Amino acid sequence: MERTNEAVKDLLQSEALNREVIVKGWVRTRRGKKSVNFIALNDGSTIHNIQIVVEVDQFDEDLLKSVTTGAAIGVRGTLVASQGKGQHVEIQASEITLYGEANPNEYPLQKKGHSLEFLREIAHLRFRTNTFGAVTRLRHAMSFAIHKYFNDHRFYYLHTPIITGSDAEGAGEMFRVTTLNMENPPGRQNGGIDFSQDFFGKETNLTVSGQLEAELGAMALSKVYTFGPTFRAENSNTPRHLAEFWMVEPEMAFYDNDDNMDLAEDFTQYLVGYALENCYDDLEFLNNMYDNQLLDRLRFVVDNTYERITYTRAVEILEGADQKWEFPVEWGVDLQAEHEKYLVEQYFKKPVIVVDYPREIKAFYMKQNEDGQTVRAMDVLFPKIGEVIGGSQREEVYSKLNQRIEELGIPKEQLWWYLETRKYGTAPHSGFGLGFERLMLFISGLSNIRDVIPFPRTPNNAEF
RNA sequence: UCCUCAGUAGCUCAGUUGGUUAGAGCACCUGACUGUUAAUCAGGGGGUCGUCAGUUCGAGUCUGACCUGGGGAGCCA
Repeated sequence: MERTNEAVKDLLQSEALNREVIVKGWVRTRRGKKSVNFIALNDGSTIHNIQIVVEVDQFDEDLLKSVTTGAAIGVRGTLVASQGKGQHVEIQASEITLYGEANPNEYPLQKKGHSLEFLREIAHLRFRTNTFGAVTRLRHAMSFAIHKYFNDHRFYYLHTPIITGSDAEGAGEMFRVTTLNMENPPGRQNGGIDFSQDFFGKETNLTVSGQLEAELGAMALSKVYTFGPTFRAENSNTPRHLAEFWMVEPEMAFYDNDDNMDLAEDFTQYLVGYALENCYDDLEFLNNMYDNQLLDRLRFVVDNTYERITYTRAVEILEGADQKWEFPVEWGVDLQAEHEKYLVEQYFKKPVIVVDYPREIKAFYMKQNEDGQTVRAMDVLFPKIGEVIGGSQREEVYSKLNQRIEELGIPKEQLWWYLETRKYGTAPHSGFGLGFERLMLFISGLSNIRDVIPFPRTPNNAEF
């Protein structure tokens, strides 16, 4: 069969009827009657299937027997207005090509629903489900929208390294990158491993953040962003953590933390709005199947401004709350999941941005406030998923940054290049990191991060 | 890593106080039906009850360890 097939999505919207078409895809169901069969065919272009009508006596019996759930077929036929209810158009088949059968005694997917846990075990096939098709299309749309937003706002996409020689950010345990023989690595005289003999002549790891490098780009191109894989070797077993995830990190020269928050709010509202405008069918499916508040929640985020409060005010609210905390609240401690949930879901009932955290619980590079106690950090907290963005204004004054590095005992020799940006043409600047899969959790309404990335990498799991 | 819950047919699940041959729906096979919508109806095949050890006359059921998965927590995005 020639390669002139049309996408199911286009065929379903087509107004040119009574013409010959070719469609190719995977069978979802075949319903039988003695004289006529109905095949629901899906090619991934939309969550909807197209119905193929088959007059049984015009086709080989063995061929139709092989058209089972999961089989790949091509169909030539006439696109017509449907005689039945439930769809506008359908295809009267004149020719069916079987590309690949799917033995129904072995094929694990059925037309009935499967649990998300089971689908994780067959991640190589779960793309063929409605849920994962919807998530995959949404993930694509969000990736595209991220690039579009930044491009439209004169940001430049900066490719920061995957392999890094510095462990400076302290954002978590890192994965070692090495070509040394692990069974017999070269030793140093005073013990330990001699990494000078390793591929890069030094210890290297997978990146935990592209921020430090992004700052270098921002100090010339004004506005840049990264969007790439990020790795954390933490032994985190939760529905919100991955060992390999994708992070978006914009970095803007001449932005203070208020500008930073404005951007974070506008950016996330744009993404949610983009999903509502361009992926409504998929969102509607997820809303109906998994989370009937999803569409309302997405619309609410687009239509309402985020609440902005200081850390100090947040602590006051939590201390005054008529609620028992597992982790007691006092000024100076980091906010726990239960505290963030309370602020977002019960107190304000909308996304919340918390700013000006105590310096002791935040990273070394954050801009120090005049009070000597807080830094210009900002975390964006979303309902259901908690922290979706963490960011800050950066310390651009060399002496203050240098002092903070020394106070914390961070190996300065690894950061000489970062410090030089504060020596030559330093400028106020800000940025943030958005966990892409956390955003996907919010957009999709799903609750486990392993269901919004095609091939999740978690402790003890690198299958597929 | 800690706490907690679970693991029974290919999938989703039921299984009483420990007691004869472990059940249902879907899927699969056979048949019925002139357009179905997760089609329907009738019949049929399908099980090492997560693994190992223990208690008992007797274990899917009770105990322990381990494995796997879910939820919560920590770390964080």
